[in-house]
This record gives sequence, C-alpha cells and structure tokens, in this order.
Amino acid sequence: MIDLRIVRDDPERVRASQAARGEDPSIVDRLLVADEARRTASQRYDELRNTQKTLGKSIGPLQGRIKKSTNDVDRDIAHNELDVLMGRATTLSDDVKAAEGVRDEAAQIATALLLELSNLIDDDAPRGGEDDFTLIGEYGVRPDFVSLGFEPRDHVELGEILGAIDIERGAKVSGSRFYYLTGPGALLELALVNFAIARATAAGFTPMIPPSLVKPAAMEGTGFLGQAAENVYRLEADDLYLVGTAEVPLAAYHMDEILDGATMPRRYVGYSPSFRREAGSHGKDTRGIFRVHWFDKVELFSFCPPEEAVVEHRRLLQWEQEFLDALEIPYRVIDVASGDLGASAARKFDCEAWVPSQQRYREVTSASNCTQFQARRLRIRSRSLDGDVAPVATLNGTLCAVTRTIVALFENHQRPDGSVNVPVALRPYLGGLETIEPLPTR
RNA sequence: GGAGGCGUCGCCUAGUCCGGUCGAUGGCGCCCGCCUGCUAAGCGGGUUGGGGUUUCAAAGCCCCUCGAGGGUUCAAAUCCCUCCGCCUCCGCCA
Repeated sequence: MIDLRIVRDDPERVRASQAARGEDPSIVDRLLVADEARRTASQRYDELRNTQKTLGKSIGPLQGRIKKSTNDVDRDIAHNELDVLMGRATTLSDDVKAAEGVRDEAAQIATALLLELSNLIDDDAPRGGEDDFTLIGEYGVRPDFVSLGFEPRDHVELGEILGAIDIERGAKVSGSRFYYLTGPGALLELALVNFAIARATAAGFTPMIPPSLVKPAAMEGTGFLGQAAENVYRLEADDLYLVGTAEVPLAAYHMDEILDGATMPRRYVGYSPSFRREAGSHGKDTRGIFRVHWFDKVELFSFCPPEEAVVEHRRLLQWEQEFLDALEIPYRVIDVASGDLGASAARKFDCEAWVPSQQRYREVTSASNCTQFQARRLRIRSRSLDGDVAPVATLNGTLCAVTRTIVALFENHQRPDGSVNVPVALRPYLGGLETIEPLPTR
C-alpha cells in the first residue's frame, strides 16, 4: 500500500499516478472521506474507553472494601456507591461496544480503499501504454540466418528434433499450455538453474527454495490479488494460492519482522515453479512453451533501505544482463511505461530476448522496484542505526525464467542440422557438452 | 489422524489456578550518562510496535498491541470457544 500520509498531504500526486496507470483516480477522494470518518470514530472510542477504564479502577477497591468491612453502616454506604458506579459502568459498556463497532467498520472501509491503490509511479518512468516504453539499449549479436544460409526453425521444431520438449504429451496429460522437458531439455533446465544460482550466490545472494503454495496474506501483501487476481491459481479447499513467482514467498519471508538495518540490503535468490492461469490471453502465443501455465524460474529479491532502491534496481538489471550476456543471447532493455506496470511496481525494466522465428524481441526477464509498497502491506520494516523503524523497499528481478530462456537459447544458437550450440559459460553445467545434437532417428 | 504440553515487549523469563492499580516482573543483550590513566568491573537511567492529540520540534497525554479471532464480564495476559504455530508421545506414509 502507499503511505496514507502521502494521500492526505498530496492527494493530487496519488490521483495523477492512478491516472497514469489507467486506473481509477476517484478512489483517492473516497479514501480521504473514509479516513476522516475512521479518525473521528477512533477518537470517540478512545474517549469512551478511557472513561470506562477510569471507572473500572474504582469498582475493584470498593468491592474489596465491602468484603473486608465489619461495620454494617460502612458496608451499606459502600454498597450504595457501588450500585451507582455499576449503573454507570453498564451503560458505558454498551456505549463502548457501539463505538467500537463504528470504529472498526470505518477502519475496514478506509483500509480496503487504501489497498485498492496501486503503487506510486516513479517520476522517471515513461508515461503511456504498452507501446510507450523507452528503449534503454540493445545488446549482443543477432544471428544472421541469411548469411548463415539456412532458414531458422522455431523452438517447437527444434525441441522435437532434439528430443528436448514434448508439447503434445504435455497437453495430453495436463492440457494446453503444458509441456514436458525431456532428455537434453530436462538437463538443460537443471544446468540453467544451477548456473543462475551459482552466479547469484557468487554475487552475494542467499539461495532459497521457497514454498510455492502460500496463504492469502502473502498473496495479498505482494499485490497479486488486485487486478492480477484472475491470473492466480487458488486451492479452494485449503485456502492456499499457487505462486506465479518466487517473488511472493521471498517477499513474505520477512513478513511481520523488523530487520536490523545493519544487515541491509538482504538479497535472496529463489528457485520455484511459477503458475499462471493466463486468463485473458487466449489465442496469444499458443505455440510452444513461450506462454505456459507452469514454468520454473530463478528469481532475485532484495530488501533494502528506501533511499538505496533506485541504485539497487539498476544492480538487479545489471545482474540480469550479465546472465543473458553469458548465455550469448541477443536482447534489448526497455523502461516499461506507466500503464503497463504491475500494481506493486513503481518502475520496471524488462529484458527482451531476440526471437528469430518471430523476428522480434520478447520479454525474458524483468526487474521491478516496488519501493515500500509491498513492505507496508507485509509489515516488513528495518531499524536504522538511530533507532528509526520504517518500511523497507523491496525489489525483484528474474534471473532465469527457464522456458523462455530455452526458447531464446534454442532459436538463437541453432545450426542448419537442427543441433544447438551450448554457450561456453553453460558447458560446465552440462558436463562439458558443446552441442545438443538431434536424436539419431525419429 | 489420536493423546498431552506450550505460545508474554531482541533473547530468556515472572504473572494465568483465586479477572481490576499488569503495557505487564527479573536477567541477558543493546543505548545514554557517571566513574575509572587503558581494558575489565561498578553506578544511574533508558530500551515492543502502531494509531491519535499537541508542537517548528520534542516532551506530555489518550487509545490499541501478552500467537490470531470470537465470547463471558462493569472490567480479560488471566475465564470459555474456534483457529494458527511449536514441542513430546502414538498411529500412518513419502
């Protein structure tokens, strides 16, 4: 959630941010009204409760006096006093309960509205929709199949030739947008994952294998139950969600904690499956394993002081780029426009790999700066050296989304006979294998 | 799945039987002073988080917070219920 104080002090800024995302700015106005109601109700309750407590403090001693009293007159006086006090206490009790109800309802309304607001957009993020991104740069060398003298195959065809991807059986067993990685494909996933984790670990990230089923609080806290909710798998019987990214369990790892400022930044690299319903993407990328309901992914995650978030964001992007460089995959980096950001992100950089069969760049990794948005929802704070407690900034970045990386790897490194060259850096993770060769006969 | 035990402010811990002055004891750790030639020890004070009020700011004051949520009561850390988590024993199975 965004800081309520910002909504109160600078509502215009919040409205503008909502509008830039293409979301409803009027929530801000409803929130301001609800917040005022909540405050009034809360003050009313506090006052009543205070009176009640004060009153209660004289009832106890009075009862003690009656119990110990040996004098009838004394006891009668005390009894009369007690009756008066009890009468007042009883009506007061009703008032307190009523005020409490009013307060809770007002608070609930205000909180719900606050949770509806997406994160404030970074001033430096480009404005506009999906196509209004800013190009940051193009990297690597795109294969020139014309001079190489052959027509490139797409990853589906290559996957079949190599015996690496079985889409048909994926569909048979699980439905559309499912696949098996087989033989060299399966080994390739393990190699990519090990390679990615080794690099992240060398860079100081703590390796994690997080749970991929999480409670509503984790899902809600990371901001995936808003507009993105329709893309999340939910297990009705157990009230659990299947995560769409390791970002969720990694962010929620420190939920309800106050971290020691001296230990910041805290960097984790998580490996987990990612489940996505892909609702509303019918007919989009239906061929192959580019868009699937499940894939495995290595994800980078940072908790850092808010003032360092912008720099940390660049660092995550840098690590992502170095990984793609090492795999010799041509790609470009874009600064995603406001209308295309997730609810939690203030700014997002995408790395898009060149996909020869489509003759265009497609997203393979993504780095988001969520500022304090997720940390506020998850109550993750840190204590600075001077004792101040404040929500941390959270950032996440894909290091390796396995299926899309395989797509880019196969298509860019393919050779006329359908074999695929293994980039040098990855070879140690495939037992020194230099080329993935086609199956002998099919 | 069955039986029992437990969850208190960074860590440990008192309080829960017999409800009120308990936001909560003590120790460790940490912070600030004092003292000491240095170190150690010693002395005094402070040390959950959140909301509100006031203020340039702070102090102060009020409310909430004893795993979570309900209930009983004038009043709940304390009594009752549900849930969650942890531990021990049994059963079952990767």
